[in-house]
Amino acid sequence: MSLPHAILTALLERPSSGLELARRFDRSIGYFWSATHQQIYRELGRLERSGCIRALASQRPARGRKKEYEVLPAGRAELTGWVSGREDPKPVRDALLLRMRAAAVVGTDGLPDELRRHLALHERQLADYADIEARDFSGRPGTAAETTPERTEAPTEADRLRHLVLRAGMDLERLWVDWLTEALREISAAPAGPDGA
Amino acid sequence: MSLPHAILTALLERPSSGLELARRFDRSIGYFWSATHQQIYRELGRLERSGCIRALASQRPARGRKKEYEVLPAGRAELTGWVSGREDPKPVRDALLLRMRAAAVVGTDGLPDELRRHLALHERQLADYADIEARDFSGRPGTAAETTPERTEAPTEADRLRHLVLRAGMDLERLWVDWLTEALREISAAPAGPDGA
DNA sequence: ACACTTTGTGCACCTGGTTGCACAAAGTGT
DNA sequence: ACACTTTGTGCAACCAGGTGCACAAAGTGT
Repeated sequence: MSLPHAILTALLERPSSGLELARRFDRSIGYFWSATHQQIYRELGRLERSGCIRALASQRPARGRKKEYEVLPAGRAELTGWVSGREDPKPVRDALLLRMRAAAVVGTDGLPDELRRHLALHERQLADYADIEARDFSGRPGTAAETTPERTEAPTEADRLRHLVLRAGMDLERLWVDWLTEALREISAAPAGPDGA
Repeated sequence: MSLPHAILTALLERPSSGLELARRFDRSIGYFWSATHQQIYRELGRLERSGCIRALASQRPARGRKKEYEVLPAGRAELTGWVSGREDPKPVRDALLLRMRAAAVVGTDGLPDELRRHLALHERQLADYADIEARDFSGRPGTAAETTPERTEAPTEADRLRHLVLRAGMDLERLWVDWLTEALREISAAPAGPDGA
């Protein structure tokens, strides 16, 4: 049950219409919670019905008419509660790891190509994040490489938290890049064949 | 569509009944793909109907009667194809990162406790993996700390792949431990308050 | 006036995972 | 003989996310 909270967060940062939200999900928010525009509209409807958000009365509602939403006190309260609440981390569920495990049984034929493909994808994603970091967080240290110590302005608490989240994304991509590299070396060391030795 | 493949893999490693599979999912398989026993039974039914697996004729089927399955050639072929096929990595979707981002907007009240709780959970999981590694892979190097170079036997290819998968799990847990530690330091540096500065 | 594209909203359906519960056989204690 | 627990199988309902498609208004070119 995270999508409504993702939307509330986005709406608190800036009141938006459904399509604007969808675009923001494709960018900054999407790197830790993705959603399609259909999901977003559906959820906006629910949030409005439950009194968490309200449509700004810019134009009277009609099918193809833009509709902007803002968060109501109830919505903010809901979000505040959710942030501090308890919710266990969900167990890992990764298809690639599963495929690797399956390859231990049926052989690694064709796997290396797929691993290389994933490697390229993760390298690309990492590079994109690095760009975002350079743009939005002016290359401050964090986990990243060091740049010239040209701090323009002391970052706000909110900035530091957002940077932290981005860094988690970068760390994850780096993890996969490293792991895939290691996996490719491991596999090429002893080519393949159904089941080991 | 990974659960059927997870089951095929498990069944190839050793023919089992539904409950045995469920138990194995709670242990080794569960660290990258979890499933409840209900899911497993449902999927076993589908796999049998589609000719990928077959029930061993130990007893004639009845409601409370144990039923063991083995993989048929069609099932092995299906799995082999899946291993080498294309399947993009799914975008990250992590509720904790989302909550952190929300905290940047509504404040970090109550968050540190939750972060500490997650930290403990991940440390625990990492320790469990380390135990498994020591038991099943006799503490060979990998990403882990070095032990005495007492290689008992050269590992098979299958062993090395399974170890690789386990190491990915360990790397992930380590990532969260490190990130949570950093996050806690970052937050305690400037206590809280709704929105930054 | 007309077709075409872009921006914007939304429904209907499907799928995979989760929860709750029920049913059946076999073993265990009294 | 009886109740109780353990082992084992399974259905039904639900829920969140994903896909496909439709509809509406406004702008753009000819």
